[in-house]
Amino acid sequence: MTKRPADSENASAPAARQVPMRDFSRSLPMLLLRAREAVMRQFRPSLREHGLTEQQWRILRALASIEAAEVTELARTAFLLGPSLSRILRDLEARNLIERKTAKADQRRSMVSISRDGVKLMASVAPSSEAIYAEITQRFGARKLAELQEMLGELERSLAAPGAADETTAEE
Amino acid sequence: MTKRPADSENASAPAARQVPMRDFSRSLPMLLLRAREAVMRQFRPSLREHGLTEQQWRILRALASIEAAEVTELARTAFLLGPSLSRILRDLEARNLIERKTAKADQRRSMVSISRDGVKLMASVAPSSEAIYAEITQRFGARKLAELQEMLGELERSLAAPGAADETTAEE
DNA sequence: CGCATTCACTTAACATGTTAAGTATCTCCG
DNA sequence: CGGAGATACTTAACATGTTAAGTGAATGCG
Repeated sequence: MTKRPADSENASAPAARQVPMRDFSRSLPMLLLRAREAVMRQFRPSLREHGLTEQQWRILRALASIEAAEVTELARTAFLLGPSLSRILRDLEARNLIERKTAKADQRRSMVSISRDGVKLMASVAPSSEAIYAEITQRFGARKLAELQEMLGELERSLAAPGAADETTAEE
Repeated sequence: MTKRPADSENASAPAARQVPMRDFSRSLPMLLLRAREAVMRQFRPSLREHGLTEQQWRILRALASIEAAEVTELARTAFLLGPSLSRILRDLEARNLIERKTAKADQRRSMVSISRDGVKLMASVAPSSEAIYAEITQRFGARKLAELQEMLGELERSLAAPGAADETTAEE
């Protein structure tokens, strides 16, 4: 699994490369990507059994926690772009997992809510989902996990909006 | 930016929901996603100016650090799936940023390497890229960044392969 | 040797990410 | 009130993510 054949060829590779650029596999974006993938890899099989993708699950979870929402608000909550959300909502509606109705006061807005079927589906996924989360917590350590979550939040906040300085000393 | 109109409608929403599921926006996958997006948002404009996507940049960086590589090895290094890599390599080759040649010893394998043009392009992007990284380091704090990187690596390792226990105390 | 299996990719097909353009509705100001 | 501009989506178009299937080249074993 770790060894590859044809390694005899490598003996003839040029030497070169003094500065390996500090191993780009340790760069922050790569570490975040890999960490997230490692986490999601735990969840995907269970979601898949229930016919849900990661994004669909995010939407249902978001809806379950906020009752009804406008599409724009839902996009913000589930961290999806409008076009992605638009497509996924179309599919979820066709599967009767959500419901939409145009807002009375503003014909442009549509209110989205989870349907009875959607609630049932969530109920059937939640147990295994929570078990997996618990397993992750146990493997990595609850204390460390909390720390990590805190740092991730801080990182996001420290990189938000302002173009230059940090927000605690923002002059606005 | 924070207030929404039409809130008067919400008064008629059913009460319900005792357990808000601990705000799913604070779940680990979501935090990782948001953090990564916050980071990449810093880099994308610069990459875009040079006509590169995030993935293309990953591939060039990977190639720059390992001279030549088989496609499979490159996929592992740049953390891309085979099909994505296949397509992107096709495009990068058409733009003369990389070169490929079939391995002498094994006709199935193809060796990919960065071209002279590719090296030049990297050289033109690297400065602003490093400046952005430095800016991030400064905003978040070098110390905290190092800690975060360490934790992300640990998280990934702790979730690797084994189906149940953690590897330090694994009973195999 | 011969042929089933494995291997290293590539293609295909479909979902999502991402930017730009389109559509209907609403707001506001003259 | 009426039309310019802003809003809330939706569509379109293209790149990537993701799984499955296809293709051609090595391997292994009888």
